[in-house]
Amino acid sequence: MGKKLNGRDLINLGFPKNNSINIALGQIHRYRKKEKKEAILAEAKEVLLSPDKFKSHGTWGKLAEGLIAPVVVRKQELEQTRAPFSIFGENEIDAVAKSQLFNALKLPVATKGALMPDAHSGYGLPIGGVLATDNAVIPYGVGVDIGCRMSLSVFNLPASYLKGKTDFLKGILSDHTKFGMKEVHAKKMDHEIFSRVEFKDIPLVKGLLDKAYAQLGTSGGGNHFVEFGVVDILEEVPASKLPKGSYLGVLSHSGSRGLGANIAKHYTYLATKQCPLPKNVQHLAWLDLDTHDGQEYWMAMNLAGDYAKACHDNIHYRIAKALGKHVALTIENHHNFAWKEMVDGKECVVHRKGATPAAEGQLGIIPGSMTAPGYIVRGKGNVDSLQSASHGAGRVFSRAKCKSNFTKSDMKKILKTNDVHLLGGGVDEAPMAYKNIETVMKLQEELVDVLGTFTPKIVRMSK
DNA sequence: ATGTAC
Repeated sequence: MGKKLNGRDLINLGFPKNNSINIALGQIHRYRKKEKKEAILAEAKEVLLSPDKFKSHGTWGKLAEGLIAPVVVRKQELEQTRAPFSIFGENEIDAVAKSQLFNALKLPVATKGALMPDAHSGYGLPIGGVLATDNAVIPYGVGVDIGCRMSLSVFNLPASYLKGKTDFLKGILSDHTKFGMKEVHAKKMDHEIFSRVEFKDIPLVKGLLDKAYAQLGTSGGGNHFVEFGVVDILEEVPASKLPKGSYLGVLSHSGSRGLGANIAKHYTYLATKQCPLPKNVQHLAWLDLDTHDGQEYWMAMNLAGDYAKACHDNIHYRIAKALGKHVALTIENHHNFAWKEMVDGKECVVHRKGATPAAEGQLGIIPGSMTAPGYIVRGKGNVDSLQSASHGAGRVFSRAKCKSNFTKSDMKKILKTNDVHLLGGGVDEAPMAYKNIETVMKLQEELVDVLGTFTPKIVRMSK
């Protein structure tokens, strides 16, 4: 219960006075609250003696780096000119989303950018925005829900199965999917991801292990869903044995839950501390990939992405088991993530915040809405879009506007017209909230080929 | 998006 550790304590030990001390204190007070001050100070002494050993340490990494070589925090200014960019479906995109991209293109680390036809304004980088940077990663360029993704399982069962077994399938969704802030599976399942070294090596991530374990195979809230529907395979899908035709499928949309949200929050905090930017672009603060924090974010982000996949795999495993069928074909992709990719002959960090990777031949799934089909797509590797496509139809009405514009009975009516059963869900996710997906697909014909569609029939969302 | 706002 001693006095709270402060900067003076660290300076007295012999640490140089600079911003690294504040960053270390931030880490200690956030994530190591329960530990004794004496124990932390003892560890701090070891850092002073052998900083090399702590170079990639969650609490001390930044201070250790400062001891080995001075770390300079400098105020970053925007460039006068923009990095090159392309906008797909310009007439469908609001002015705010465009100006957000334009600001991002003026970052000194920006090399190239693009807007997808479903783009709309976001926090930092717009949703539907793609940004390439030089050796820097922008936590808000990935977004809060790291590894938010789609996963489609196709079963070798005729689409007519949906009509005959509606109640059975509704029951499967009720029993085997978990939504909202509180629901978790009663029967926990282990997964190899929980033995990943990131859970040992990164203090923040270590503290999130229990939550991640509890939330495996859950979907969360907002626009996340799990739905049964009709898969129409229109063109031969590479590496698939399923002939063209109509099948039963399950499509899921969700991300990395509390694990990713906390990782995003933490590294955004570090980025804004170390990379002060003009106020209007504060959220675009980046981490240099050569620094301790940059490398650590990269590892944590990849873990969150793999965890998001593990959650989808778990959801589909549970559903397939309840259905008593093997999955015949899987199509999946992240749409909130960053990758190291070649851009115009140079390796860059490509951030896709609400954008589907669409390298040549790459398969992906772009959802429509509850009452409009999603599309199974194959990327064309268009370099102007940074090999990307939209991640959906894109919103036209905000959640708040939906609540004032639409009623429950509006929603019931449109669901009934389209023969869609909805479990949970609210007017803020009404089909009318979204752009016409067919228009959006037309605007990205240069980006992807369509191999098939997925039409939702039984949808479950958070209440 | 997230046990919803350092």
